[in-house]
Amino acid sequence: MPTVLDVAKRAGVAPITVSRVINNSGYFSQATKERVEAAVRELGYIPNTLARGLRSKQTKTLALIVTDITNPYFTLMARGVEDAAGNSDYSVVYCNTDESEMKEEKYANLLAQRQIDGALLVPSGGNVRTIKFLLSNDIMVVALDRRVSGVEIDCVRSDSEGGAWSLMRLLIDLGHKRIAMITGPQDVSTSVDRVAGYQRALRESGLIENEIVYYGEFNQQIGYELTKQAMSHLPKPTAIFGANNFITIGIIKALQDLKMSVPGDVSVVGFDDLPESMLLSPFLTVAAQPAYEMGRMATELLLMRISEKRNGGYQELVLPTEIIERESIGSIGNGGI
Amino acid sequence: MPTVLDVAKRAGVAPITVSRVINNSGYFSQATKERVEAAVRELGYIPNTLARGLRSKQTKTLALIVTDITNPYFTLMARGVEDAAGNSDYSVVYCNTDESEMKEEKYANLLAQRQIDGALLVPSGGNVRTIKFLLSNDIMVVALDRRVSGVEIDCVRSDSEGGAWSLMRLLIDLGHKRIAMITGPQDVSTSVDRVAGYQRALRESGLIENEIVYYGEFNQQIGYELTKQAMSHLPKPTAIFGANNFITIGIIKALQDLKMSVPGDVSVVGFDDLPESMLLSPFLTVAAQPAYEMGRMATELLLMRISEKRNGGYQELVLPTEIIERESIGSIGNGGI
DNA sequence: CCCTGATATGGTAACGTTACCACATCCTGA
DNA sequence: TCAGGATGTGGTAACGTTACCATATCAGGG
Repeated sequence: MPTVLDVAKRAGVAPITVSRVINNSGYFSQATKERVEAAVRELGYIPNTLARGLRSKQTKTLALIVTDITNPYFTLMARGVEDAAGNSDYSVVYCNTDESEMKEEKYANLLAQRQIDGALLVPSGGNVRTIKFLLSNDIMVVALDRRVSGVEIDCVRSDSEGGAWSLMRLLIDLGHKRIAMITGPQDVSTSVDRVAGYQRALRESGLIENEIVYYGEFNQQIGYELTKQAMSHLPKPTAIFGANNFITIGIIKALQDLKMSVPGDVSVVGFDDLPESMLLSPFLTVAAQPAYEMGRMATELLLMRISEKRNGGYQELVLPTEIIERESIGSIGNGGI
Repeated sequence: MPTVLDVAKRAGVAPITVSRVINNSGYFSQATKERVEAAVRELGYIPNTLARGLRSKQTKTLALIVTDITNPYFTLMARGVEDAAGNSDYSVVYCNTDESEMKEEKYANLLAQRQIDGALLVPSGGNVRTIKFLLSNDIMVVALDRRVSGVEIDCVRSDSEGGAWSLMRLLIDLGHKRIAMITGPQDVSTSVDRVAGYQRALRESGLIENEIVYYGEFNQQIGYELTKQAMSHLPKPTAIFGANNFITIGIIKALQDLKMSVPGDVSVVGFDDLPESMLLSPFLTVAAQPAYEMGRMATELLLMRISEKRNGGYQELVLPTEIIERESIGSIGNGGI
């Protein structure tokens, strides 16, 4: 492997001059530039990022820490992150926490060892330790998808409260009065905010005494189990609201197993849309979050922080959700129970 | 940030001894070990991977280069890679080539700069340049999902030929005689192998003169367009075979738009299953590839190569596909055209 | 004609770690 | 008793790059 030294010899200049040409920093003449570039080409020289990072304290690496990249919502977000990072010659390391704070901390440690420049974090639970740890190791952090309290950092998320409220308005306008909500953990902001939107809509319509909220996890199995539970109490709800894509699919599967038709017997709404490319026949009424855009914007925010080395003046970007009405909801009376 | 030197001073030993304890290499007494570990804890020392890599020529980093992480097949594969890599304290950098050889080469360059130890590559097209480049930069490479010719490397893929043949057997046994196939580019091995399986089944049943193959891209739009094209010729095919998940969804959408029922008017089979967690009602008959397992095995193979620094003795692991029969196929005569 | 600042280039050291070699001690077996 | 291996520790240098400071030339203004 050739090094700057080899290039320097070949071009008849000092190593530092090679460095200047490669990084386009400082002064050098057009003639030297050409000679250096020729030498680089001829030797097939490739700069060593490790040495560069060791000396200059910049690794041009970001981390994306999500709960599960397998969720299409996060996959799309990841694509947004990677595209934005790639535009600035940054690489992205991906980490899956599976909502475990232990894994989150393990990864944070690994990333600190790698001297990454910044992290995009979907915080699992109310854990602020990881964020503080990263910050104390000079790693800039932007919270993604979820709010955090107890630390000052930038945050990019979507309007969970508003999206939930809009979905509820649809159901209430169709005459639904008993609407169950199945959501994730109580210590995750998206879960809390969506419940808040649910409650506001109920309150505004004088239905707050009908509140039925089940807290669980953001996965299909919990959606399935809690739906069966919700449907075992009388009077049965006439509509169910799933707080994310996986929960909502669990709801649908449970209703199928219970031989209840959607929307004939029960209407269903949910958060998160599935990519058009994966669906045979789009069916669910959802509040879709702009996942790609969120990833892209968060990355740009992070890169700006890194390049400006600035603390303070933290921003919170809240993107609107898009309500997509499809066949999974119907007016009450079509077979309410 | 404390360094080995700080730890060494505090523990009253030489830096090299600290290194030995941390890496559990060479000899050291139990007493020194304890003193060093205490110092590490007290100072919150975190080893610097850059310096380590610079000196030891090992970065404990792998790259996963796929065409598009947004495809659930690759997402699941990525999860397998990350889990296997994490077990050995390796990090994974993800890259999306979008089937572009230019992007592939750009990433290869970036990865060489980063001195990564190995790469898992889904080669786009028949491009061997990237692989040779990586190898020449001491980066071990394992081909994933697709065969390559022209270079000797390990390869982990699934049995495309066999899976395609099995799907065809299902259709032929149901009486189908005019079966169209819509597949990806001609220079991608999965595309070629699936066509080979398709052809073998036709040949074995004396139907080879009915061969109808459309080459395109592995995406939904192409699946959609080519289906319309296939259906505009008489006699119309009674069944269509999509060579990957996106193509197959495009097929279904086109048939919906043509007001043709599946499987009433046309039977449909495809490659790749969609994760159960994303589907409301599984419907397609498919050859499912063990994506997670492929990612896991390929990573373990790669890690073994890296640790043994061995060249030669290359392996090709071909995992079987699983045929999952669902409602998208029916016997001919139920409404054939 | 000299001073000043822009332009152009180089020397030296340092980033934090580990490879390599050297040395000292202790134990084992001949 | 001593050779020779196992055990334990340290010194020095090197990995490849860039930060920092120094030096040199040249144009233009006073």
